[in-house]
Amino acid sequence: MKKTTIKDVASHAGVSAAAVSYVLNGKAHKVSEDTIQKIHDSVKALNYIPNISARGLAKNTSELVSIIIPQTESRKQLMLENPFYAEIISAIEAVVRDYGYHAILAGVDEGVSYLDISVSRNLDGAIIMGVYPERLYEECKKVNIPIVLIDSYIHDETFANVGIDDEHGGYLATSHLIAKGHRNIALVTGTIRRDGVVEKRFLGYKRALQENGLFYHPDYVFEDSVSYEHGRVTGRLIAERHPDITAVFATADMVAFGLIRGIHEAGKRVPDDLSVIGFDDISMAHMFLPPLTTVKQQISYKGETAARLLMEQIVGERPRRGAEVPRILIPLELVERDTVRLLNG
Amino acid sequence: MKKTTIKDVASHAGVSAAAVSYVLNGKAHKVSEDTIQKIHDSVKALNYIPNISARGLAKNTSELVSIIIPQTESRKQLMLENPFYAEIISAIEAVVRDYGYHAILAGVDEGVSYLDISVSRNLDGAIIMGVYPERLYEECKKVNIPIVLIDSYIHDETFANVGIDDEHGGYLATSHLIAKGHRNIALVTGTIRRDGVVEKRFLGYKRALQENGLFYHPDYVFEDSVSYEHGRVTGRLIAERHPDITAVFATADMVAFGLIRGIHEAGKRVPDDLSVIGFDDISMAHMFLPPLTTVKQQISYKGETAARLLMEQIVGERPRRGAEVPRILIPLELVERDTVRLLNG
DNA sequence: TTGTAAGCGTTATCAT
DNA sequence: ATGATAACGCTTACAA
Repeated sequence: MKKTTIKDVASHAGVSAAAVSYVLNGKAHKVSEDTIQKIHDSVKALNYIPNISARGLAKNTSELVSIIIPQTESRKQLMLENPFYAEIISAIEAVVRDYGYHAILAGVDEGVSYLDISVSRNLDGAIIMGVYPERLYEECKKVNIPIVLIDSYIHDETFANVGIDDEHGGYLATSHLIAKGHRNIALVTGTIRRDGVVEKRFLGYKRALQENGLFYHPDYVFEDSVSYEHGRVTGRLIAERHPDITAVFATADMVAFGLIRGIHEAGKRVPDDLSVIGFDDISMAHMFLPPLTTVKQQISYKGETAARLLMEQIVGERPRRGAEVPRILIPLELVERDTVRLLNG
Repeated sequence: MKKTTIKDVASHAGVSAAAVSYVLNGKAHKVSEDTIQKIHDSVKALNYIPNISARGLAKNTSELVSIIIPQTESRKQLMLENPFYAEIISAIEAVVRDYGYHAILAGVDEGVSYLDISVSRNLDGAIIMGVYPERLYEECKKVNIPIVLIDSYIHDETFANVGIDDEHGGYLATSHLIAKGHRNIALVTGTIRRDGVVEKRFLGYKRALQENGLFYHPDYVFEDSVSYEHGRVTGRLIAERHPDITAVFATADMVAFGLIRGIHEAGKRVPDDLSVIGFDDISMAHMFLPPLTTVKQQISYKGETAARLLMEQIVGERPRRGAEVPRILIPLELVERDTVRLLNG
């Protein structure tokens, strides 16, 4: 079936295409009540649906935003298996849809420039999670569309940013352990890269130690990938070879799950023999057994906030010239569950 | 900066826009080697990136496919928190990207017709997961684009379909329990709707019972939502009030996690007091404690298969007229872990 | 208040 | 082999 176009509507209503366009775009101030009515009737009658490509061509828009998330290294898949990203994406998609826009999922392949997809698709905005080679950000500046970064410590006034106070989070977790009487506290984490979120958490860990008069012990930090497997191996290791350690702070819940598993495999128990605290509070954290004590970041809210920020820039009247490039911090909260015990001693 | 268009390239290369278009679309059979070279040079030099909207307008395509997944009822978010969907989407996105297309995430809101977004965006195809009101499928038939359904038992030759043999899966799980010596086996599940996947699993459950000379016991089926909470409540219930039941088959891993939690809360242990088997083998299943015995479906492979099927229909030469509408079944496999015990006696 | 017409960037038809 | 040129469906000056 041939699709109905704006012209069909126009002739059906006995007006010009321009009139139809005006009405449909709220620029009806120049159209009489009468024709407005006729047009609406015709739209209904013909079941007219505007063609976004055509509109985009004329207006240089797409009503599309892209969500960029990291890919797994091995297979080239999106890291949606990490529940953290999945949660945040649902939140983003929901608000984007609310605005009548759509979100495209975009893995950034090694070779191809993000710029390409952005200009070829005429994207109206983008949300970027994770950290990427400098190149990407440079490209982003070139395409002049609103962009909001999630969890980035990039020092750049160009991009809006929503994140959490990771240093504070690390501090919170470690302080909690200390308050429970622990003094030999390990840190299990993904790669600590300069200006990355885990570096900040690491810094918070050290500050908590220091403020409580505890020594920072470099061999208490086990740095590798942020993965279940790393946690598992390290859990076994700690349980078997580090009898002095009584608690461990994992910089991600997934790692904490692995830790607990590894500790069990070594024949010890959580929290009886070893306490574990996580970070993120992904929804699995409260389902896990034992339920995980962790630093809760409001993942959905974070995604929602980022998306709103983006959409406001896109549809907003405000010229967004230089002005305020917001950097929003979502509050953190420690949630106590069953993986940390009180050390009496 | 003004974007470079095909005309810019054309004049830079000293040829017509048509020639450029030919070359860029592989229809170069009518162009001399010489100009081909010149055009490629100009493309490089000017950093030309085609405008997909314009192409779409001319060719009536979009190089876009939509992934439709169910939404949570409460908040109107995508069910990405269900790791099952997250996994499958990563897989789909990867192959779609491989084809140079993009995937848009689409929640289907109550009010709005899916048709709208499909025609307004000129979608080239769609993958639909979950089951929807009949209306949606009718709409899909109207827009004449390739569509592949995942896990649907819709009786309709119009749509390609990839799924699993759910009946067999239910049979597999239940048989395993029986083989381990269990005779009073509960079923904990989401709503059993006609022609839904859980109905099939339920049927498999009954067949296994029957083939082994066991009675089907209606009050052993606990039907509600497919959620952790339902599992948890039911776990408590079974542990406290049904001493006769020794094993339970959960039709989704998430439910199984809840069950195990509930059982623990009732002061019993898995698998010592009660055995639990799940379904899906989401990646969390092997991370859980205790690691979950479950029926594994190859989630990624399923998504990949669906996506390939779709993309082949889209880019394929074959007229896809009536012909073969494939219904692909991904093999199932039981994976034994630690939540089912051998019942001696 | 309404209509005309010129783009927007491609593709495709048809001459040349 | 190559180039005009007319679509494609919509928006938006500009006229009327």
